[in-house]
Amino acid sequence: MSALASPRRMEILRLVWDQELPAGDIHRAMPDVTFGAVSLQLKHLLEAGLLDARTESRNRFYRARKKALGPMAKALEEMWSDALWKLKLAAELDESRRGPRPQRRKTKGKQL
Amino acid sequence: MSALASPRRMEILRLVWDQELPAGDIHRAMPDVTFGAVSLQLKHLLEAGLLDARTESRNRFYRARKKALGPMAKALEEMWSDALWKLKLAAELDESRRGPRPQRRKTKGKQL
DNA sequence: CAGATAGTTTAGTTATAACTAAACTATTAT
DNA sequence: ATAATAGTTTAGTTATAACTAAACTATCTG
Repeated sequence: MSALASPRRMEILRLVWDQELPAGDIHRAMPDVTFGAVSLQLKHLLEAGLLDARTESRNRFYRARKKALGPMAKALEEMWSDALWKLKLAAELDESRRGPRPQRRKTKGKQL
Repeated sequence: MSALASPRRMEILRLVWDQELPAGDIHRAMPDVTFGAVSLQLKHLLEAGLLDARTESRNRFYRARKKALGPMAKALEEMWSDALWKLKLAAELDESRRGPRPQRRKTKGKQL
């Protein structure tokens, strides 16, 4: 339950609800945080058993484990398809998004 | 949604799910925190629209507003009646309960 | 009225969650 | 082998949520 606590993790869960996505795509969908931050949240969800992960070459694909959510799965789907809830969630996300917009670091092999 | 985030608030919500209870009874059910802490959480839930409150003489009665939870209401009920989920929630609550056990201050009108 | 009971509120503390920056591993391409 | 891409991890910071102690309001009781 408490893995569903943060709007950020809900956003992720929703992205991979009915499609598998690589971590990079998930990050691209939330450019207000660093890649590292997203990776940590993915780990959190994974450890809570709410995601499945699969590695393919350089990519790591994530997908929601709806079964693990039990009765919550249906509730979430209904909420997401409900206009009123859409507004509520949008507001919550918006609240969690204040401050400057960081970019992905230009990782170089050996840089000071 | 985010008002459901903490196991503490879930515990409260569950207590007043199908019965109205005065703040004092709710506090008595969670003696590991002060009365003030409970009052603040009640306020939180109230402001999120998840509780109804009614004052009668010295008591303030609280009750869950199931309608406000939409599809979540059913999901919560199902979870609570499910043995597996019971264990999960118990574990979460237990985790949030470490440290010393404070008591309600012996409030005296004018004490130093 | 004084004192007890029921609850809220404020101000300050503490615990925890979320995040950043940078180092790191692994894979692929040149 | 070098460099780029994809992702993770660590260590430290910052923001936020939860809590405590005490002051406070209000109602009831003698």
